Amino acid sequence: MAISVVTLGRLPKYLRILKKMQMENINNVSSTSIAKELGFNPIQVRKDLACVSKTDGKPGVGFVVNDLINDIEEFLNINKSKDIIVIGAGRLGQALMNYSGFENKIKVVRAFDVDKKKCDNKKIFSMNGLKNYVKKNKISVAIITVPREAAQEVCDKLIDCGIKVIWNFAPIHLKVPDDIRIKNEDLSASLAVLLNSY
Amino acid sequence: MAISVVTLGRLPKYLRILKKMQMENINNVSSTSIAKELGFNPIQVRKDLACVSKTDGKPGVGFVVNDLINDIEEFLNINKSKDIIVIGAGRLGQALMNYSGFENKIKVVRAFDVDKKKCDNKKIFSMNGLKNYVKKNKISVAIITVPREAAQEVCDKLIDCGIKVIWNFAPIHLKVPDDIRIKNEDLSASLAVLLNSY
DNA sequence: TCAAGTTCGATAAACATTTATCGAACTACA
DNA sequence: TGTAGTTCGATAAATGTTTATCGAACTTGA
Repeated sequence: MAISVVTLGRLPKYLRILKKMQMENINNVSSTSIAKELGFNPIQVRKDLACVSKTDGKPGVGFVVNDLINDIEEFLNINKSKDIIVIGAGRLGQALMNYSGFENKIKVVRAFDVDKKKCDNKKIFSMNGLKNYVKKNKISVAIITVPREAAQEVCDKLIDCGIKVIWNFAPIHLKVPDDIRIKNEDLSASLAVLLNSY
Repeated sequence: MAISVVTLGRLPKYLRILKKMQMENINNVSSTSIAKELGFNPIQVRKDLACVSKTDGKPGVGFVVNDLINDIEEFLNINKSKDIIVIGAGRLGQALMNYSGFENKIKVVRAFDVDKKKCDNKKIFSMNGLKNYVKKNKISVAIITVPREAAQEVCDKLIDCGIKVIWNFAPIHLKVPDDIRIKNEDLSASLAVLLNSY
Protein backbone atom coordinates (compact mmCIF):
# COMPACT_ATOMS: atom_id res chain seq x y z
CA MET A 1 0.00 0.00 0.00
CA ALA A 2 1.16 3.55 -0.67
CA ILE A 3 2.45 5.48 2.29
CA SER A 4 -0.02 7.69 4.09
CA VAL A 5 0.24 11.44 4.40
CA VAL A 6 0.40 11.26 8.19
CA THR A 7 3.31 8.83 8.08
CA LEU A 8 5.04 10.99 5.50
CA GLY A 9 4.75 13.96 7.82
CA ARG A 10 6.38 12.04 10.63
CA LEU A 11 9.42 10.97 8.64
CA PRO A 12 11.27 14.31 8.85
CA LYS A 13 10.78 14.22 12.60
CA TYR A 14 12.38 10.80 12.81
CA LEU A 15 15.17 12.03 10.61
CA ARG A 16 15.84 14.96 12.85
CA ILE A 17 16.26 13.00 16.05
CA LEU A 18 18.15 10.21 14.30
CA LYS A 19 20.68 12.73 13.02
CA LYS A 20 21.04 14.11 16.50
CA MET A 21 21.80 10.59 17.69
CA GLN A 22 24.27 10.14 14.86
CA MET A 23 26.11 13.26 16.05
CA GLU A 24 26.25 11.75 19.51
CA ASN A 25 27.70 8.52 18.14
CA ILE A 26 24.70 6.44 19.10
CA ASN A 27 24.62 3.39 16.85
CA ASN A 28 21.39 1.65 17.76
CA VAL A 29 17.97 2.90 18.68
CA SER A 30 14.74 1.21 19.72
CA SER A 31 11.28 2.16 18.55
CA THR A 32 10.46 2.73 22.20
CA SER A 33 13.09 5.39 22.66
CA ILE A 34 12.20 7.13 19.40
CA ALA A 35 8.59 7.12 20.50
CA LYS A 36 9.40 8.54 23.90
CA GLU A 37 11.48 11.30 22.35
CA LEU A 38 8.66 12.41 20.04
CA GLY A 39 5.64 11.56 22.14
CA PHE A 40 4.47 8.88 19.69
CA ASN A 41 3.42 5.27 20.18
CA PRO A 42 6.25 2.72 19.66
CA ILE A 43 4.08 0.47 17.51
CA GLN A 44 3.34 3.41 15.27
CA VAL A 45 7.04 4.14 15.00
CA ARG A 46 7.76 0.56 13.94
CA LYS A 47 4.97 0.67 11.38
CA ASP A 48 6.22 3.93 9.95
CA LEU A 49 9.78 2.68 9.72
CA ALA A 50 8.65 -0.56 8.10
CA CYS A 51 7.13 1.51 5.29
CA VAL A 52 10.42 3.07 4.29
CA SER A 53 13.14 0.71 5.42
CA LYS A 54 13.82 -2.83 4.27
CA THR A 55 16.33 -3.46 7.02
CA ASP A 56 14.69 -5.08 10.01
CA GLY A 57 15.28 -4.05 13.56
CA LYS A 58 16.91 -6.63 15.81
CA PRO A 59 14.90 -7.80 18.79
CA GLY A 60 16.62 -6.75 21.99
CA VAL A 61 18.75 -4.20 20.16
CA GLY A 62 16.65 -2.00 17.95
CA PHE A 63 17.48 -0.38 14.63
CA VAL A 64 20.78 0.79 13.20
CA VAL A 65 20.71 4.59 13.27
CA ASN A 66 22.77 5.09 10.11
CA ASP A 67 20.68 2.64 8.12
CA LEU A 68 17.47 4.34 9.12
CA ILE A 69 18.81 7.74 8.14
CA ASN A 70 19.85 6.46 4.75
CA ASP A 71 16.55 4.71 4.12
CA ILE A 72 14.43 7.68 5.15
CA GLU A 73 16.52 10.09 3.11
CA GLU A 74 16.30 7.86 0.11
CA PHE A 75 12.59 7.51 0.53
CA LEU A 76 12.10 11.26 0.85
CA ASN A 77 14.29 11.75 -2.18
CA ILE A 78 16.40 14.33 -0.47
CA ASN A 79 19.65 12.94 -1.70
CA LYS A 80 19.32 14.74 -4.97
CA SER A 81 19.43 18.48 -4.57
CA LYS A 82 16.26 20.42 -5.15
CA ASP A 83 16.04 24.12 -5.87
CA ILE A 84 12.95 26.03 -4.86
CA ILE A 85 11.94 29.63 -5.52
CA VAL A 86 9.76 31.94 -3.52
CA ILE A 87 7.50 34.65 -4.88
CA GLY A 88 7.15 37.59 -2.54
CA ALA A 89 10.28 38.85 -0.78
CA GLY A 90 8.52 40.13 2.30
CA ARG A 91 9.45 39.03 5.78
CA LEU A 92 7.96 35.59 5.39
CA GLY A 93 9.57 35.02 2.01
CA GLN A 94 12.95 36.04 3.34
CA ALA A 95 12.46 33.93 6.44
CA LEU A 96 11.91 30.87 4.26
CA MET A 97 14.98 31.71 2.17
CA ASN A 98 17.06 31.65 5.32
CA TYR A 99 15.29 28.81 7.11
CA SER A 100 17.72 26.26 8.46
CA GLY A 101 15.25 23.48 9.12
CA PHE A 102 14.83 22.07 5.61
CA GLU A 103 16.61 18.86 4.73
CA ASN A 104 20.14 18.85 3.40
CA LYS A 105 19.87 19.60 -0.23
CA ILE A 106 16.57 21.39 -0.36
CA LYS A 107 17.24 25.08 -0.82
CA VAL A 108 15.17 28.14 -1.42
CA VAL A 109 17.58 29.66 -3.88
CA ARG A 110 15.93 32.78 -5.15
CA ALA A 111 13.06 35.16 -4.44
CA PHE A 112 11.06 37.19 -6.93
CA ASP A 113 9.15 40.35 -6.14
CA VAL A 114 7.24 43.06 -7.95
CA ASP A 115 8.88 45.70 -5.80
CA LYS A 116 12.08 46.63 -7.61
CA LYS A 117 13.44 48.31 -4.50
CA LYS A 118 13.68 44.94 -2.82
CA CYS A 119 15.74 43.45 -5.64
CA ASP A 120 19.38 43.06 -4.72
CA ASN A 121 20.34 40.98 -7.77
CA LYS A 122 21.89 38.45 -5.44
CA LYS A 123 18.95 36.49 -4.16
CA ILE A 124 16.00 38.78 -4.84
CA PHE A 125 14.99 39.48 -8.43
CA SER A 126 12.32 41.24 -10.40
CA MET A 127 9.30 39.26 -11.58
CA ASN A 128 10.35 39.95 -15.18
CA GLY A 129 13.05 37.32 -15.00
CA LEU A 130 10.82 34.64 -13.52
CA LYS A 131 9.81 32.63 -16.55
CA ASN A 132 13.27 32.61 -18.01
CA TYR A 133 14.82 31.46 -14.74
CA VAL A 134 12.29 28.71 -14.16
CA LYS A 135 12.78 27.33 -17.66
CA LYS A 136 16.55 27.55 -17.66
CA ASN A 137 16.99 25.93 -14.28
CA LYS A 138 14.12 23.49 -14.57
CA ILE A 139 12.55 24.70 -11.33
CA SER A 140 9.39 22.76 -10.47
CA VAL A 141 8.58 23.92 -6.95
CA ALA A 142 7.58 27.42 -5.83
CA ILE A 143 6.43 29.05 -2.62
CA ILE A 144 3.92 31.90 -2.58
CA THR A 145 4.30 34.52 0.15
CA VAL A 146 2.64 37.49 -1.52
CA PRO A 147 -0.37 39.32 -0.03
CA ARG A 148 -3.72 37.62 -0.37
CA GLU A 149 -4.96 39.90 -3.13
CA ALA A 150 -2.09 39.01 -5.45
CA ALA A 151 -1.89 35.31 -4.67
CA GLN A 152 -4.19 33.79 -7.29
CA GLU A 153 -2.66 35.86 -10.05
CA VAL A 154 0.85 34.86 -9.00
CA CYS A 155 -0.28 31.25 -8.80
CA ASP A 156 -1.62 31.32 -12.36
CA LYS A 157 1.58 32.90 -13.56
CA LEU A 158 3.69 30.22 -11.89
CA ILE A 159 1.71 27.50 -13.59
CA ASP A 160 2.16 29.30 -16.88
CA CYS A 161 5.91 29.27 -16.26
CA GLY A 162 5.88 25.53 -15.84
CA ILE A 163 5.84 25.17 -12.04
CA LYS A 164 4.22 21.91 -10.95
CA VAL A 165 4.26 22.09 -7.16
CA ILE A 166 3.09 25.10 -5.16
CA TRP A 167 3.26 25.85 -1.45
CA ASN A 168 0.94 28.72 -0.66
CA PHE A 169 1.27 30.80 2.52
CA ALA A 170 -1.18 33.53 1.52
CA PRO A 171 -4.41 33.30 3.51
CA ILE A 172 -6.59 32.25 0.61
CA HIS A 173 -7.54 28.95 -0.94
CA LEU A 174 -5.91 28.92 -4.36
CA LYS A 175 -7.42 26.95 -7.21
CA VAL A 176 -5.24 25.05 -9.64
CA PRO A 177 -5.68 22.51 -12.44
CA ASP A 178 -5.66 18.81 -11.55
CA ASP A 179 -2.10 18.21 -12.67
CA ILE A 180 -0.66 20.82 -10.30
CA ARG A 181 0.14 19.84 -6.72
CA ILE A 182 -0.67 22.53 -4.20
CA LYS A 183 -0.61 22.89 -0.46
CA ASN A 184 -2.53 25.77 0.95
CA GLU A 185 -0.61 26.25 4.18
CA ASP A 186 -3.06 27.84 6.49
CA LEU A 187 -1.51 29.44 9.55
CA SER A 188 -4.85 30.51 10.92
CA ALA A 189 -6.07 26.92 10.67
CA SER A 190 -3.01 25.72 12.58
CA LEU A 191 -3.62 28.30 15.23
CA ALA A 192 -7.30 27.41 15.46
CA VAL A 193 -6.39 23.79 16.10
CA LEU A 194 -3.86 24.79 18.71
CA LEU A 195 -6.16 27.17 20.56
CA ASN A 196 -9.22 24.94 20.51
CA SER A 197 -8.06 21.36 20.83
CA TYR A 198 -9.42 20.78 24.24
CA MET B 1 -18.68 13.48 20.48
CA ALA B 2 -15.92 16.07 20.65
CA ILE B 3 -14.93 17.71 17.40
CA SER B 4 -12.00 16.18 15.56
CA VAL B 5 -8.73 17.95 14.84
CA VAL B 6 -9.23 17.63 11.10
CA THR B 7 -12.63 19.24 11.25
CA LEU B 8 -11.25 21.98 13.47
CA GLY B 9 -8.59 22.68 10.86
CA ARG B 10 -11.21 23.08 8.15
CA LEU B 11 -13.33 25.59 10.05
CA PRO B 12 -11.11 28.61 9.34
CA LYS B 13 -11.23 27.73 5.66
CA TYR B 14 -15.00 27.72 5.71
CA LEU B 15 -14.93 30.98 7.58
CA ARG B 16 -12.70 32.57 4.99
CA ILE B 17 -14.87 31.79 1.99
CA LEU B 18 -18.06 32.50 3.88
CA LYS B 19 -16.78 35.97 4.72
CA LYS B 20 -15.92 36.50 1.09
CA MET B 21 -19.51 35.60 0.21
CA GLN B 22 -20.77 37.94 2.89
CA MET B 23 -18.80 40.76 1.26
CA GLU B 24 -20.43 39.90 -2.04
CA ASN B 25 -23.89 40.01 -0.45
CA ILE B 26 -24.57 36.34 -0.97
CA ASN B 27 -27.16 35.25 1.58
CA ASN B 28 -27.40 31.51 1.08
CA VAL B 29 -24.91 28.84 0.29
CA SER B 30 -25.15 25.10 -0.31
CA SER B 31 -22.75 22.51 1.00
CA THR B 32 -22.13 21.60 -2.62
CA SER B 33 -20.85 25.03 -3.56
CA ILE B 34 -18.68 25.31 -0.44
CA ALA B 35 -17.23 21.92 -1.25
CA LYS B 36 -16.52 22.89 -4.84
CA GLU B 37 -14.80 26.07 -3.74
CA LEU B 38 -12.46 24.24 -1.37
CA GLY B 39 -12.10 20.92 -3.14
CA PHE B 40 -13.88 19.02 -0.36
CA ASN B 41 -16.71 16.53 -0.38
CA PRO B 42 -20.18 18.07 0.19
CA ILE B 43 -21.13 15.42 2.70
CA GLN B 44 -18.03 16.22 4.68
CA VAL B 45 -18.93 19.89 4.61
CA ARG B 46 -22.39 19.17 6.00
CA LYS B 47 -20.93 16.99 8.72
CA ASP B 48 -18.41 19.62 9.70
CA LEU B 49 -21.04 22.35 9.80
CA ALA B 50 -23.39 20.17 11.83
CA CYS B 51 -20.70 19.97 14.51
CA VAL B 52 -20.61 23.69 15.09
CA SER B 53 -23.97 25.05 14.01
CA LYS B 54 -27.39 24.32 15.49
CA THR B 55 -29.18 26.02 12.63
CA ASP B 56 -30.15 23.55 9.96
CA GLY B 57 -29.72 24.11 6.29
CA LYS B 58 -32.87 24.23 4.20
CA PRO B 59 -33.30 21.61 1.49
CA GLY B 60 -33.29 23.27 -1.89
CA VAL B 61 -31.76 26.45 -0.49
CA GLY B 62 -28.73 25.70 1.63
CA PHE B 63 -27.39 27.48 4.69
CA VAL B 64 -27.64 31.11 5.75
CA VAL B 65 -24.18 32.61 5.30
CA ASN B 66 -24.39 35.01 8.22
CA ASP B 67 -25.59 32.34 10.61
CA LEU B 68 -22.77 30.03 9.67
CA ILE B 69 -20.19 32.75 10.19
CA ASN B 70 -21.57 33.54 13.61
CA ASP B 71 -21.71 29.91 14.65
CA ILE B 72 -18.18 29.12 13.48
CA GLU B 73 -16.75 32.22 15.10
CA GLU B 74 -18.49 31.44 18.32
CA PHE B 75 -17.25 27.88 18.22
CA LEU B 76 -13.69 28.98 17.55
CA ASN B 77 -13.96 31.48 20.34
CA ILE B 78 -12.62 34.28 18.21
CA ASN B 79 -15.17 36.78 19.37
CA LYS B 80 -13.17 37.55 22.45
CA SER B 81 -9.86 39.17 21.67
CA LYS B 82 -6.73 37.18 22.28
CA ASP B 83 -3.24 38.60 22.60
CA ILE B 84 -0.26 36.47 21.62
CA ILE B 85 3.46 37.13 21.97
CA VAL B 86 6.33 35.90 19.87
CA ILE B 87 9.82 35.12 21.10
CA GLY B 88 12.47 35.78 18.47
CA ALA B 89 12.17 38.94 16.39
CA GLY B 90 13.84 37.54 13.30
CA ARG B 91 12.23 37.56 9.90
CA LEU B 92 9.76 34.82 10.76
CA GLY B 93 8.81 36.41 14.06
CA GLN B 94 8.22 39.75 12.39
CA ALA B 95 6.29 38.09 9.59
CA LEU B 96 3.91 36.57 12.12
CA MET B 97 3.53 39.91 13.88
CA ASN B 98 2.38 41.43 10.62
CA TYR B 99 0.44 38.45 9.27
CA SER B 100 -2.98 39.46 8.05
CA GLY B 101 -4.51 36.01 7.87
CA PHE B 102 -5.37 35.41 11.52
CA GLU B 103 -8.96 35.78 12.59
CA ASN B 104 -10.39 39.11 13.69
CA LYS B 105 -9.33 39.56 17.23
CA ILE B 106 -6.30 37.33 17.39
CA LYS B 107 -3.23 39.53 17.40
CA VAL B 108 0.47 39.00 17.83
CA VAL B 109 0.98 42.06 19.94
CA ARG B 110 4.59 42.00 20.96
CA ALA B 111 7.91 40.33 20.22
CA PHE B 112 10.75 39.61 22.61
CA ASP B 113 14.37 39.10 21.60
CA VAL B 114 17.76 38.69 23.26
CA ASP B 115 19.31 41.04 20.71
CA LYS B 116 18.91 44.50 22.20
CA LYS B 117 19.66 46.10 18.85
CA LYS B 118 16.38 44.75 17.53
CA CYS B 119 14.34 46.27 20.33
CA ASP B 120 12.42 49.33 19.23
CA ASN B 121 10.33 49.66 22.40
CA LYS B 122 7.24 49.76 20.23
CA LYS B 123 6.61 46.15 19.37
CA ILE B 124 9.99 44.51 20.00
CA PHE B 125 11.27 44.26 23.56
CA SER B 126 14.12 42.79 25.54
CA MET B 127 13.69 39.37 27.12
CA ASN B 128 14.11 40.98 30.53
CA GLY B 129 10.59 42.31 30.46
CA LEU B 130 9.01 39.03 29.43
CA LYS B 131 7.81 37.62 32.71
CA ASN B 132 6.44 40.89 33.93
CA TYR B 133 4.52 41.47 30.69
CA VAL B 134 3.07 37.98 30.60
CA LYS B 135 1.84 38.21 34.20
CA LYS B 136 0.46 41.73 33.90
CA ASN B 137 -1.41 41.09 30.68
CA LYS B 138 -2.42 37.51 31.42
CA ILE B 139 -0.86 36.24 28.19
CA SER B 140 -1.36 32.50 27.78
CA VAL B 141 -0.19 31.88 24.21
CA ALA B 142 3.31 32.30 22.80
CA ILE B 143 5.07 31.60 19.51
CA ILE B 144 8.69 30.50 19.35
CA THR B 145 10.71 31.65 16.34
CA VAL B 146 14.21 31.55 17.78
CA PRO B 147 17.03 29.43 16.31
CA ARG B 148 16.94 25.73 17.05
CA GLU B 149 19.70 25.84 19.66
CA ALA B 150 17.85 28.32 21.84
CA ALA B 151 14.37 26.89 21.45
CA GLN B 152 14.14 24.46 24.37
CA GLU B 153 15.56 26.99 26.78
CA VAL B 154 13.09 29.63 25.59
CA CYS B 155 10.31 27.09 25.87
CA ASP B 156 11.17 26.29 29.49
CA LYS B 157 11.32 29.97 30.29
CA LEU B 158 7.91 30.58 28.77
CA ILE B 159 6.39 27.86 30.87
CA ASP B 160 8.05 29.35 33.92
CA CYS B 161 6.41 32.67 33.05
CA GLY B 162 3.00 31.03 33.02
CA ILE B 163 2.44 30.47 29.31
CA LYS B 164 0.09 27.53 28.69
CA VAL B 165 0.00 27.23 24.90
CA ILE B 166 3.08 27.22 22.67
CA TRP B 167 3.43 27.28 18.91
CA ASN B 168 6.96 26.30 17.99
CA PHE B 169 8.47 27.12 14.58
CA ALA B 170 12.03 26.14 15.44
CA PRO B 171 13.08 22.91 13.70
CA ILE B 172 13.24 20.82 16.84
CA HIS B 173 10.75 18.76 18.80
CA LEU B 174 10.27 20.56 22.10
CA LYS B 175 9.33 18.70 25.23
CA VAL B 176 6.85 20.15 27.69
CA PRO B 177 4.92 19.00 30.77
CA ASP B 178 1.52 17.38 30.28
CA ASP B 179 -0.45 20.47 31.22
CA ILE B 180 1.13 22.60 28.48
CA ARG B 181 -0.34 22.54 25.00
CA ILE B 182 2.27 22.64 22.26
CA LYS B 183 2.30 22.47 18.50
CA ASN B 184 5.63 21.77 16.93
CA GLU B 185 5.04 23.35 13.54
CA ASP B 186 7.36 21.55 11.25
CA LEU B 187 7.93 23.29 7.94
CA SER B 188 10.23 20.57 6.68
CA ALA B 189 7.51 18.01 7.39
CA SER B 190 5.00 20.07 5.44
CA LEU B 191 7.40 20.31 2.57
CA ALA B 192 8.13 16.59 2.68
CA VAL B 193 4.44 15.84 2.37
CA LEU B 194 4.09 18.25 -0.50
CA LEU B 195 7.09 16.97 -2.43
CA ASN B 196 6.37 13.28 -1.94
CA SER B 197 2.62 12.82 -1.93
CA TYR B 198 2.41 10.76 -5.00
C1' DT C 1 24.08 -21.98 30.92
C1' DC C 2 19.82 -19.93 32.19
C1' DA C 3 16.34 -16.54 33.64
C1' DA C 4 14.66 -11.89 33.30
C1' DG C 5 14.08 -8.16 30.53
C1' DT C 6 13.90 -5.83 25.93
C1' DT C 7 12.48 -5.50 21.41
C1' DC C 8 10.99 -7.06 17.14
C1' DG C 9 7.26 -8.13 13.27
C1' DA C 10 2.75 -9.94 12.23
C1' DT C 11 -1.88 -10.08 13.00
C1' DA C 12 -6.02 -8.51 14.97
C1' DA C 13 -8.91 -5.24 17.24
C1' DA C 14 -10.38 -0.61 18.15
C1' DC C 15 -11.15 3.74 16.71
C1' DA C 16 -11.67 7.72 13.45
C1' DT C 17 -12.73 9.67 9.14
C1' DT C 18 -14.62 9.84 4.72
C1' DT C 19 -17.91 8.62 1.36
C1' DA C 20 -22.40 6.51 -0.26
C1' DT C 21 -27.31 5.86 -0.04
C1' DC C 22 -31.86 7.30 0.65
C1' DG C 23 -36.25 9.49 1.85
C1' DA C 24 -37.99 14.01 2.59
C1' DA C 25 -38.31 19.02 1.97
C1' DC C 26 -37.79 22.84 -0.71
C1' DT C 27 -37.47 25.81 -5.31
C1' DA C 28 -38.41 26.94 -9.93
C1' DC C 29 -40.79 26.82 -13.82
C1' DA C 30 -43.97 24.97 -17.21
C1' DT D 1 -50.86 22.29 -9.96
C1' DG D 2 -47.38 19.13 -11.06
C1' DT D 3 -42.75 17.73 -12.36
C1' DA D 4 -37.77 18.04 -12.50
C1' DG D 5 -33.95 19.39 -10.06
C1' DT D 6 -31.51 20.73 -5.74
C1' DT D 7 -30.37 20.09 -1.14
C1' DC D 8 -30.87 18.54 3.35
C1' DG D 9 -30.01 15.17 7.56
C1' DA D 10 -29.70 10.46 9.12
C1' DT D 11 -27.93 6.16 8.69
C1' DA D 12 -24.88 2.85 6.83
C1' DA D 13 -20.81 1.35 4.43
C1' DA D 14 -16.07 1.85 3.20
C1' DT D 15 -11.71 3.25 4.12
C1' DG D 16 -7.76 4.72 6.89
C1' DT D 17 -5.17 5.05 11.22
C1' DT D 18 -3.82 3.85 15.70
C1' DT D 19 -3.32 0.73 19.40
C1' DA D 20 -3.21 -4.05 21.52
C1' DT D 21 -1.75 -8.79 21.68
C1' DC D 22 1.43 -12.38 21.11
C1' DG D 23 5.19 -15.55 19.97
C1' DA D 24 9.95 -15.32 18.78
C1' DA D 25 14.65 -13.46 18.88
C1' DC D 26 18.11 -11.09 21.08
C1' DT D 27 20.99 -9.07 25.30
C1' DT D 28 22.53 -8.95 29.87
C1' DG D 29 24.11 -10.48 34.02
C1' DA D 30 23.85 -13.99 37.65
